[in-house]
Amino acid sequence: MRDFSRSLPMSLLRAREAVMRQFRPSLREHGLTEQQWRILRALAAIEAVEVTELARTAFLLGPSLSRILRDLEARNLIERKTAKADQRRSMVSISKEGVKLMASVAPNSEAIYAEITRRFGARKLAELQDMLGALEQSLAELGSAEEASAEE
Amino acid sequence: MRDFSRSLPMSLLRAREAVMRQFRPSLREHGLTEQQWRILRALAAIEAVEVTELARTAFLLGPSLSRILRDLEARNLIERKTAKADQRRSMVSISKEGVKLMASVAPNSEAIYAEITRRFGARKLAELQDMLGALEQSLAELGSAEEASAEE
DNA sequence: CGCATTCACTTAACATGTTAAGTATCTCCC
DNA sequence: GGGAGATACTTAACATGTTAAGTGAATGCG
Repeated sequence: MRDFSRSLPMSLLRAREAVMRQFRPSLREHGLTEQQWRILRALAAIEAVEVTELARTAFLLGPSLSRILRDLEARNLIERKTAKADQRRSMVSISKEGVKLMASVAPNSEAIYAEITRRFGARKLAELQDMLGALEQSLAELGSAEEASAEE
Repeated sequence: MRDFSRSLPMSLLRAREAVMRQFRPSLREHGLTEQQWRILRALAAIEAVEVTELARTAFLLGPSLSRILRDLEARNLIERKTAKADQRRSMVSISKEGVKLMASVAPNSEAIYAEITRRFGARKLAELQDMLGALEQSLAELGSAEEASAEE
Protein backbone atom coordinates (compact mmCIF):
# COMPACT_ATOMS: atom_id res chain seq x y z
CA MET A 1 0.00 0.00 0.00
CA ARG A 2 1.14 3.50 -0.87
CA ASP A 3 3.02 5.42 1.81
CA PHE A 4 0.09 7.20 3.35
CA SER A 5 2.06 10.19 4.53
CA ARG A 6 2.39 11.09 0.85
CA SER A 7 -1.29 10.71 0.12
CA LEU A 8 -3.37 13.62 -1.07
CA PRO A 9 -5.47 13.89 2.08
CA MET A 10 -2.37 14.06 4.24
CA SER A 11 -0.72 16.62 1.99
CA LEU A 12 -3.80 18.80 2.17
CA LEU A 13 -4.07 18.36 5.91
CA ARG A 14 -0.45 19.26 6.56
CA ALA A 15 -0.54 22.23 4.23
CA ARG A 16 -3.65 23.60 5.83
CA GLU A 17 -2.28 23.11 9.29
CA ALA A 18 0.95 24.89 8.34
CA VAL A 19 -1.14 27.84 7.23
CA MET A 20 -3.57 27.89 10.12
CA ARG A 21 -0.79 27.63 12.67
CA GLN A 22 0.16 31.13 11.59
CA PHE A 23 -3.26 32.57 12.34
CA ARG A 24 -4.42 30.76 15.44
CA PRO A 25 -2.30 32.60 18.04
CA SER A 26 -3.52 35.97 16.86
CA LEU A 27 -7.15 34.88 16.82
CA ARG A 28 -6.74 33.28 20.19
CA GLU A 29 -5.61 36.55 21.72
CA HIS A 30 -8.92 38.00 20.69
CA GLY A 31 -10.84 35.06 22.08
CA LEU A 32 -11.83 33.75 18.68
CA THR A 33 -11.57 30.34 17.13
CA GLU A 34 -10.90 29.80 13.49
CA GLN A 35 -14.55 28.95 12.87
CA GLN A 36 -15.91 31.94 14.76
CA TRP A 37 -13.61 34.14 12.72
CA ARG A 38 -14.89 32.59 9.50
CA ILE A 39 -18.44 33.40 10.52
CA LEU A 40 -17.67 37.00 11.39
CA ARG A 41 -15.86 37.45 8.11
CA ALA A 42 -18.73 35.96 6.16
CA LEU A 43 -21.18 38.22 7.97
CA ALA A 44 -19.09 41.33 7.45
CA ALA A 45 -19.59 41.04 3.71
CA ILE A 46 -23.38 41.32 3.79
CA GLU A 47 -26.39 42.85 5.51
CA ALA A 48 -27.91 39.64 6.81
CA VAL A 49 -28.10 35.98 5.84
CA GLU A 50 -30.10 32.91 6.62
CA VAL A 51 -28.41 30.28 8.72
CA THR A 52 -28.34 27.72 5.93
CA GLU A 53 -26.75 30.16 3.54
CA LEU A 54 -24.21 31.14 6.18
CA ALA A 55 -23.33 27.50 6.70
CA ARG A 56 -22.57 27.20 3.01
CA THR A 57 -20.49 30.36 2.96
CA ALA A 58 -18.48 29.64 6.09
CA PHE A 59 -18.25 25.98 5.15
CA LEU A 60 -19.62 24.71 8.44
CA LEU A 61 -22.15 21.99 9.10
CA GLY A 62 -25.50 23.00 10.50
CA PRO A 63 -24.99 21.64 14.00
CA SER A 64 -21.61 23.34 14.41
CA LEU A 65 -23.02 26.58 13.17
CA SER A 66 -26.01 26.37 15.52
CA ARG A 67 -23.74 26.08 18.53
CA ILE A 68 -21.36 28.78 17.43
CA LEU A 69 -24.15 31.23 16.63
CA ARG A 70 -25.62 30.63 20.07
CA ASP A 71 -22.27 31.52 21.63
CA LEU A 72 -21.56 34.50 19.39
CA GLU A 73 -25.01 35.84 20.12
CA ALA A 74 -24.40 35.48 23.87
CA ARG A 75 -21.22 37.49 23.37
CA ASN A 76 -23.18 40.13 21.45
CA LEU A 77 -21.03 39.75 18.39
CA ILE A 78 -23.96 38.88 16.14
CA GLU A 79 -27.69 39.51 16.03
CA ARG A 80 -30.57 37.32 14.97
CA LYS A 81 -34.15 37.96 14.03
CA THR A 82 -36.64 35.61 12.52
CA ALA A 83 -37.70 36.42 9.01
CA LYS A 84 -41.12 37.98 8.65
CA ALA A 85 -42.22 35.94 5.68
CA ASP A 86 -41.07 32.59 7.03
CA GLN A 87 -40.91 31.93 10.74
CA ARG A 88 -38.55 29.00 10.25
CA ARG A 89 -35.77 31.15 8.90
CA SER A 90 -33.68 33.46 10.99
CA MET A 91 -31.61 36.26 9.59
CA VAL A 92 -28.15 36.63 11.07
CA SER A 93 -26.06 39.77 10.98
CA ILE A 94 -22.90 41.05 12.61
CA SER A 95 -23.35 43.50 15.49
CA LYS A 96 -21.61 46.78 16.10
CA GLU A 97 -19.39 45.02 18.62
CA GLY A 98 -18.67 42.33 16.10
CA VAL A 99 -17.53 44.91 13.59
CA LYS A 100 -15.31 46.49 16.22
CA LEU A 101 -13.74 43.15 17.08
CA MET A 102 -13.11 42.44 13.42
CA ALA A 103 -11.42 45.78 13.03
CA SER A 104 -9.04 44.92 15.85
CA VAL A 105 -8.14 41.52 14.42
CA ALA A 106 -8.07 42.22 10.72
CA PRO A 107 -4.78 44.16 10.46
CA ASN A 108 -2.77 41.42 12.09
CA SER A 109 -4.57 38.82 10.06
CA GLU A 110 -3.87 40.68 6.85
CA ALA A 111 -0.22 41.02 7.77
CA ILE A 112 0.09 37.30 8.34
CA TYR A 113 -1.58 36.56 5.04
CA ALA A 114 0.75 38.98 3.30
CA GLU A 115 3.77 37.30 4.84
CA ILE A 116 2.56 33.88 3.70
CA THR A 117 2.04 35.25 0.21
CA ARG A 118 5.50 36.82 0.24
CA ARG A 119 7.18 33.61 1.36
CA PHE A 120 5.42 31.27 -0.98
CA GLY A 121 5.16 33.71 -3.88
CA ALA A 122 2.04 35.43 -5.11
CA ARG A 123 2.11 33.71 -8.47
CA LYS A 124 2.57 30.25 -7.03
CA LEU A 125 -0.17 30.97 -4.55
CA ALA A 126 -2.62 31.87 -7.29
CA GLU A 127 -1.60 28.77 -9.18
CA LEU A 128 -2.12 26.61 -6.12
CA GLN A 129 -5.55 28.06 -5.54
CA ASP A 130 -6.47 27.33 -9.13
CA MET A 131 -5.43 23.73 -8.75
CA LEU A 132 -7.34 23.35 -5.52
CA GLY A 133 -10.42 24.73 -7.20
CA ALA A 134 -9.96 22.35 -10.10
CA LEU A 135 -9.61 19.43 -7.73
CA GLU A 136 -12.84 20.41 -6.06
CA GLN A 137 -14.51 20.62 -9.44
CA SER A 138 -13.22 17.20 -10.44
CA LEU A 139 -14.84 15.63 -7.42
CA ALA A 140 -17.99 17.70 -7.36
CA GLU A 141 -20.05 15.40 -9.57
CA LEU A 142 -18.88 12.35 -7.68
CA GLY A 143 -20.97 13.35 -4.70
CA SER A 144 -20.26 11.23 -1.68
CA ALA A 145 -19.50 7.94 -3.41
CA GLU A 146 -21.95 5.58 -1.79
CA GLU A 147 -21.25 2.77 -4.20
CA ALA A 148 -18.98 0.95 -1.76
CA SER A 149 -21.35 -1.82 -0.72
CA ALA A 150 -24.99 -2.44 -0.02
CA GLU A 151 -26.49 -0.35 2.76
CA GLU A 152 -30.09 0.39 3.63
CA MET B 1 -11.11 42.91 3.23
CA ARG B 2 -10.44 40.13 0.74
CA ASP B 3 -13.31 37.81 -0.04
CA PHE B 4 -12.58 35.16 2.52
CA SER B 5 -14.13 32.32 0.57
CA ARG B 6 -11.21 32.71 -1.82
CA SER B 7 -8.59 32.69 0.90
CA LEU B 8 -5.95 30.01 1.04
CA PRO B 9 -7.24 28.39 4.22
CA MET B 10 -10.72 28.08 2.76
CA SER B 11 -9.41 26.69 -0.52
CA LEU B 12 -7.44 24.07 1.35
CA LEU B 13 -10.36 23.22 3.58
CA ARG B 14 -12.79 22.81 0.72
CA ALA B 15 -10.36 20.77 -1.34
CA ARG B 16 -9.64 18.44 1.53
CA GLU B 17 -13.29 18.02 2.31
CA ALA B 18 -14.05 17.22 -1.32
CA VAL B 19 -11.45 14.47 -1.14
CA MET B 20 -12.38 13.07 2.25
CA ARG B 21 -16.05 12.98 1.39
CA GLN B 22 -15.14 10.22 -1.03
CA PHE B 23 -13.53 8.06 1.62
CA ARG B 24 -15.67 8.55 4.68
CA PRO B 25 -18.66 6.37 3.70
CA SER B 26 -16.43 3.39 3.02
CA LEU B 27 -14.51 3.82 6.26
CA ARG B 28 -17.71 4.29 8.13
CA GLU B 29 -19.04 0.96 6.94
CA HIS B 30 -16.08 -0.63 8.62
CA GLY B 31 -16.61 1.32 11.82
CA LEU B 32 -13.53 3.46 11.31
CA THR B 33 -13.03 7.18 11.43
CA GLU B 34 -10.58 8.96 9.23
CA GLN B 35 -8.13 9.32 12.11
CA GLN B 36 -8.38 5.70 13.19
CA TRP B 37 -7.66 4.71 9.63
CA ARG B 38 -4.61 6.97 9.54
CA ILE B 39 -3.28 5.28 12.64
CA LEU B 40 -3.80 1.78 11.30
CA ARG B 41 -2.10 2.72 8.04
CA ALA B 42 0.82 4.24 9.86
CA LEU B 43 1.18 1.14 12.01
CA ALA B 44 0.93 -1.23 9.08
CA ALA B 45 4.17 0.17 7.70
CA ILE B 46 6.33 -0.79 10.70
CA GLU B 47 6.92 -3.27 13.49
CA ALA B 48 6.19 -0.96 16.39
CA VAL B 49 6.44 2.73 17.23
CA GLU B 50 6.42 4.98 20.23
CA VAL B 51 3.32 7.05 20.76
CA THR B 52 5.09 10.35 20.15
CA GLU B 53 6.51 9.13 16.87
CA LEU B 54 3.13 7.79 15.84
CA ALA B 55 1.58 11.16 16.57
CA ARG B 56 4.05 12.75 14.20
CA THR B 57 3.45 10.19 11.48
CA ALA B 58 -0.34 10.17 11.67
CA PHE B 59 -0.35 13.94 12.17
CA LEU B 60 -2.43 13.83 15.33
CA LEU B 61 -2.00 15.73 18.56
CA GLY B 62 -1.03 13.76 21.63
CA PRO B 63 -4.36 13.99 23.40
CA SER B 64 -6.33 12.86 20.36
CA LEU B 65 -3.96 9.99 19.84
CA SER B 66 -4.18 8.92 23.48
CA ARG B 67 -7.94 8.62 23.26
CA ILE B 68 -7.94 6.85 19.93
CA LEU B 69 -5.30 4.35 20.99
CA ARG B 70 -7.33 3.55 24.08
CA ASP B 71 -10.33 2.80 21.89
CA LEU B 72 -8.43 0.87 19.24
CA GLU B 73 -6.82 -1.21 21.95
CA ALA B 74 -10.23 -1.98 23.46
CA ARG B 75 -11.31 -3.15 20.01
CA ASN B 76 -8.19 -5.33 19.77
CA LEU B 77 -7.03 -3.61 16.63
CA ILE B 78 -3.70 -2.58 18.13
CA GLU B 79 -1.36 -3.76 20.87
CA ARG B 80 0.75 -1.90 23.35
CA LYS B 81 3.65 -2.80 25.58
CA THR B 82 5.88 -0.55 27.59
CA ALA B 83 9.46 -0.35 26.44
CA LYS B 84 11.97 -2.26 28.52
CA ALA B 85 14.65 0.39 28.54
CA ASP B 86 12.32 3.28 29.37
CA GLN B 87 9.12 2.70 31.31
CA ARG B 88 7.69 5.99 30.12
CA ARG B 89 7.53 4.93 26.51
CA SER B 90 5.05 2.47 25.13
CA MET B 91 5.48 0.65 21.85
CA VAL B 92 2.39 0.44 19.69
CA SER B 93 1.81 -2.12 16.95
CA ILE B 94 -1.07 -3.29 14.82
CA SER B 95 -2.71 -6.57 15.84
CA LYS B 96 -3.63 -9.53 13.69
CA GLU B 97 -7.23 -8.33 13.76
CA GLY B 98 -6.07 -4.89 12.78
CA VAL B 99 -4.28 -6.28 9.77
CA LYS B 100 -7.37 -8.21 8.81
CA LEU B 101 -9.54 -5.11 9.04
CA MET B 102 -7.09 -3.17 6.92
CA ALA B 103 -7.16 -5.87 4.30
CA SER B 104 -10.93 -5.55 4.09
CA VAL B 105 -10.89 -1.78 3.74
CA ALA B 106 -7.83 -1.23 1.58
CA PRO B 107 -9.19 -2.39 -1.80
CA ASN B 108 -12.10 -0.02 -1.71
CA SER B 109 -9.89 2.75 -0.46
CA GLU B 110 -7.39 2.17 -3.23
CA ALA B 111 -10.15 2.17 -5.81
CA ILE B 112 -11.42 5.50 -4.58
CA TYR B 113 -7.95 6.98 -4.66
CA ALA B 114 -7.47 5.68 -8.18
CA GLU B 115 -10.73 7.26 -9.29
CA ILE B 116 -9.70 10.60 -7.81
CA THR B 117 -6.38 10.36 -9.59
CA ARG B 118 -8.09 9.49 -12.84
CA ARG B 119 -10.51 12.38 -12.61
CA PHE B 120 -8.02 15.03 -11.62
CA GLY B 121 -5.15 13.66 -13.65
CA ALA B 122 -2.06 11.92 -12.34
CA ARG B 123 0.30 14.60 -13.52
CA LYS B 124 -1.71 17.45 -12.05
CA LEU B 125 -2.02 15.49 -8.83
CA ALA B 126 1.73 15.12 -8.53
CA GLU B 127 2.14 18.80 -9.30
CA LEU B 128 -0.40 19.74 -6.67
CA GLN B 129 1.35 17.61 -4.08
CA ASP B 130 4.64 19.29 -4.90
CA MET B 131 3.12 22.70 -4.41
CA LEU B 132 1.55 21.69 -1.13
CA GLY B 133 4.90 20.41 0.06
CA ALA B 134 6.55 23.63 -1.02
CA LEU B 135 3.96 25.66 0.85
CA GLU B 136 4.62 23.65 3.96
CA GLN B 137 8.32 24.26 3.54
CA SER B 138 7.82 27.98 3.10
CA LEU B 139 6.06 28.19 6.41
CA ALA B 140 8.17 25.70 8.31
CA GLU B 141 10.71 28.17 9.61
CA LEU B 142 8.01 30.61 10.60
CA GLY B 143 6.96 28.36 13.44
CA SER B 144 3.75 29.49 15.04
CA ALA B 145 4.14 33.25 14.62
CA GLU B 146 3.84 34.51 18.17
CA GLU B 147 4.89 38.04 17.29
CA ALA B 148 1.35 39.34 17.41
CA SER B 149 1.52 41.04 20.79
CA ALA B 150 3.17 40.63 24.15
CA GLU B 151 2.40 37.43 26.02
CA GLU B 152 4.41 35.57 28.63
C1' DC C 1 23.23 9.92 46.21
C1' DG C 2 19.45 13.28 45.85
C1' DC C 3 16.59 16.18 43.83
C1' DA C 4 15.24 19.57 40.41
C1' DT C 5 14.35 19.29 35.60
C1' DT C 6 13.02 17.13 31.57
C1' DC C 7 10.39 13.71 29.11
C1' DA C 8 6.57 10.60 27.52
C1' DC C 9 2.57 10.21 27.90
C1' DT C 10 -2.49 10.83 29.94
C1' DT C 11 -6.49 13.61 31.73
C1' DA C 12 -9.27 17.44 31.76
C1' DA C 13 -12.04 20.95 29.76
C1' DC C 14 -13.99 23.19 26.18
C1' DA C 15 -14.88 23.85 20.98
C1' DT C 16 -15.88 21.77 16.65
C1' DG C 17 -16.88 17.67 13.23
C1' DT C 18 -20.24 14.32 12.06
C1' DT C 19 -24.45 11.72 11.80
C1' DA C 20 -29.08 10.96 13.46
C1' DA C 21 -33.17 12.48 15.57
C1' DG C 22 -36.25 16.15 17.06
C1' DT C 23 -39.20 20.50 16.52
C1' DA C 24 -41.62 24.02 14.48
C1' DT C 25 -43.12 25.94 10.33
C1' DC C 26 -44.43 26.00 5.71
C1' DT C 27 -46.22 23.98 1.07
C1' DC C 28 -48.72 21.51 -1.73
C1' DC C 29 -52.30 19.02 -3.23
C1' DC C 30 -56.64 16.52 -2.56
C1' DG D 1 -58.68 23.69 4.70
C1' DG D 2 -56.35 20.03 6.33
C1' DG D 3 -53.11 16.63 6.58
C1' DA D 4 -48.81 14.50 4.41
C1' DG D 5 -44.47 15.73 3.21
C1' DA D 6 -40.78 19.06 2.78
C1' DT D 7 -37.88 22.77 5.00
C1' DA D 8 -35.06 25.34 8.35
C1' DC D 9 -33.19 24.91 11.84
C1' DT D 10 -31.84 22.78 16.76
C1' DT D 11 -30.53 19.00 19.98
C1' DA D 12 -28.31 14.90 21.01
C1' DA D 13 -24.52 11.81 21.13
C1' DC D 14 -20.16 10.54 20.18
C1' DA D 15 -15.34 11.41 18.10
C1' DT D 16 -11.66 14.58 17.39
C1' DG D 17 -9.04 19.35 17.78
C1' DT D 18 -6.77 22.25 20.97
C1' DT D 19 -4.61 24.03 25.06
C1' DA D 20 -3.43 23.40 29.86
C1' DA D 21 -2.54 20.61 33.72
C1' DG D 22 -1.39 16.17 35.77
C1' DT D 23 1.46 11.77 36.51
C1' DG D 24 5.10 8.77 36.68
C1' DA D 25 9.59 7.69 35.05
C1' DA D 26 14.25 9.03 33.45
C1' DT D 27 18.33 12.39 33.52
C1' DG D 28 21.59 15.47 34.85
C1' DC D 29 24.31 17.55 37.95
C1' DG D 30 25.83 19.36 42.40
